[in-house]
Amino acid sequence: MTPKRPAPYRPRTLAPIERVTGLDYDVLDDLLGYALRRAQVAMFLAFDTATRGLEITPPRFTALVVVGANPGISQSTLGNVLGIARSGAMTLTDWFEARRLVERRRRPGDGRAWGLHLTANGADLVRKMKRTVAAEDRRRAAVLGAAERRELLRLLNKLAG
Amino acid sequence: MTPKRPAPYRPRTLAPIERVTGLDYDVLDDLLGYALRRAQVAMFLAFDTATRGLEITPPRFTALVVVGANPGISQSTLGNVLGIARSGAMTLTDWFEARRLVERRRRPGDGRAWGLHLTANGADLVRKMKRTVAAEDRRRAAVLGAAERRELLRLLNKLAG
DNA sequence: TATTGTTATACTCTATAACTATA
DNA sequence: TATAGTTATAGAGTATAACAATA
Repeated sequence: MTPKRPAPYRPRTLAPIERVTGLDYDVLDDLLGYALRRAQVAMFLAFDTATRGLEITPPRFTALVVVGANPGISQSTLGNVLGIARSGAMTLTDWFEARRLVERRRRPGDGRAWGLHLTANGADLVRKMKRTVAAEDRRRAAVLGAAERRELLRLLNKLAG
Repeated sequence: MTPKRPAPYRPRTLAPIERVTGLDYDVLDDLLGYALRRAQVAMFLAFDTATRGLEITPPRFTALVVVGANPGISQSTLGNVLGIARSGAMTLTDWFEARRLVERRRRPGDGRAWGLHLTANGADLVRKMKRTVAAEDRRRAAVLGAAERRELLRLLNKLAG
């Protein structure tokens, strides 16, 4: 009832999923869905290491890479790539624009859609992040041999369709 | 400015991550992290199919299975298994208790911790869900052969540590 | 009529922090 | 002092809905 002090919030700490010894995981150990989740969390930690200090989350990274590789892409298409609603792509684009990473340019043919483009700053950031994220992704997956890594990628893509 | 009507919210629709044809995915195609994310979303759709009509999310499913297989487990341990904070395990347990799926029982030795147990209802639900979720998990992964599925599980577990 | 972007709003999930009771 | 549970609060992320401009 007495007023509490505001809680400072540090959001980007997805805790690793601990494997509790002695616990029975039952059917979970047979589910691809569960194994995927655990592996994804583990690899998120790699991403987090690579982007430490930046405010770049996985969806933001994906968005920047895709805009960089596909200049002029519309917000709606970007939303489809990320699997989020138009309004979310909008919020995301606002966030990039406020930080001068992406800019909206009117499209000649279509007065409705914007074309998204990296700024010079944005291109620079993407170039650096692509290197560090890829390197960290490989480092985290170093428990796998090169052939295993390739095979895992193949199987995941086959599964994702 | 004019007041808007409240938006009814149907949360559990993680959209599939569309593979936009003709788009350049650049470095994303070489990242395990990205491939894992796409595969995980695909498999979440299997989970969603299996639990349609129930209000059971993946963390809730995991929690119920683990409580079922480890009767008397504490809320804190459950939180560790799920990778969430104590307060989250608390909210989760409240949710289960309100629906008579799980009950808290005092532990004889320790006056602080609760022991969690499935109710008869809860045990029934878990029994059914284990079957349907496992079946749907296999159906979704049917693009993979049996050997590929085993290999994928092995690689994922190796990666997750 | 359909699509793009926009604004307003709502809800889930989960974090931090401070507190109480017990060990 | 340390741990389990609890309560209060905050914030990120993303959904739906309604709207305007354009096609």
